[in-house]
Amino acid sequence: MDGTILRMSDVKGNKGAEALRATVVFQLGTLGTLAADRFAAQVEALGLKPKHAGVLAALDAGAAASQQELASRLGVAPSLIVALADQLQELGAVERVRDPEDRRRQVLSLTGEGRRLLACCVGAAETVDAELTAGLSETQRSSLARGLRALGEQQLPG
Amino acid sequence: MDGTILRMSDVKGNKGAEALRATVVFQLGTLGTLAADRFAAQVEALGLKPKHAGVLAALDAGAAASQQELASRLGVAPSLIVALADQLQELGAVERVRDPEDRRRQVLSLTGEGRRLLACCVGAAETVDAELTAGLSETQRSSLARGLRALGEQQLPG
DNA sequence: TATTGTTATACTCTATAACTATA
DNA sequence: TATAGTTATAGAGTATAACAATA
Repeated sequence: MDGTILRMSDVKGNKGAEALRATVVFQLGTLGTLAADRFAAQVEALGLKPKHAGVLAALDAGAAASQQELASRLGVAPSLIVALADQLQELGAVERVRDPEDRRRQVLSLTGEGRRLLACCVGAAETVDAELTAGLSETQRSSLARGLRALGEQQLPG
Repeated sequence: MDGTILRMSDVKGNKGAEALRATVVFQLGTLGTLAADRFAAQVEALGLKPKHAGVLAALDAGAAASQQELASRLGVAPSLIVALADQLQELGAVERVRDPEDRRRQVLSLTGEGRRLLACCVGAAETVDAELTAGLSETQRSSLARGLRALGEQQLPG
């Protein structure tokens, strides 16, 4: 966790506390941390952190031109891509190939094992989804899915 | 950011990438980080981090019994409450009073300034809400709000 | 001896800056 | 000289462990 807002047990509060809890940003922040933590726990057994899953998915999506490009696309420092790629390579999930046209560049590509691990990550995410939404009605589940999808299309790059 | 899944530009992907992006846990994780970052930026001018807002709200809600109780209620280490309370005290937002019935306990209480700061945090959250959802239709906005509220009632303590 | 708050320390995550090699 | 990748270093954030005061 990081800049995350603290979650709060109720204690049926005063006005300020209730008003804060009622905001979308509070709910997104707290539930987002909860969800990310559960996903992290699911993929830990694979030797992966959530960001590894992000790299695998980005490569699968064809964002593979170079490590620099991957870094800027994912919004992280190039040095972090190096570390993540090192670890994924050690797991046999990606290969690094020097671009013969510009030997400074390392081109990352998914291996079969990498695709297998990505599929496991998708399975893990779907498992967490099922757990998270188990107590919701079908109507609530679809409200949530539609609301998040709409917001994601607005706010996430792509 | 921390255990957060990486956000991805599209590059109309292969199956794995799309399947991951489609999950509730991925959307919650990425949008939650985005939302928390924006909220943090809003309250920074007040000298606060999101977790300070969490403490203010918890105190406003009456969760004030002791620092230990606050720590367990908020799901963080007691030593973190000490640091957050130190900083809030320095801002004049909370007072520490020894409980006369058990002099080991420090009872935290909101000051007028603390209530004012909490109100500013609520305003900041509402501002971010407005920005985040500005591009959504009224239908989408209410889907999002209802979905998150339902999930929050299920998953957040209280 | 057990518990509250505090302080000291260590660990994780990630960015910035320095360095190497290619261009 | 500029750029891709790498390595070294530093900072933020937070937990764990050691400690002091009180019960």
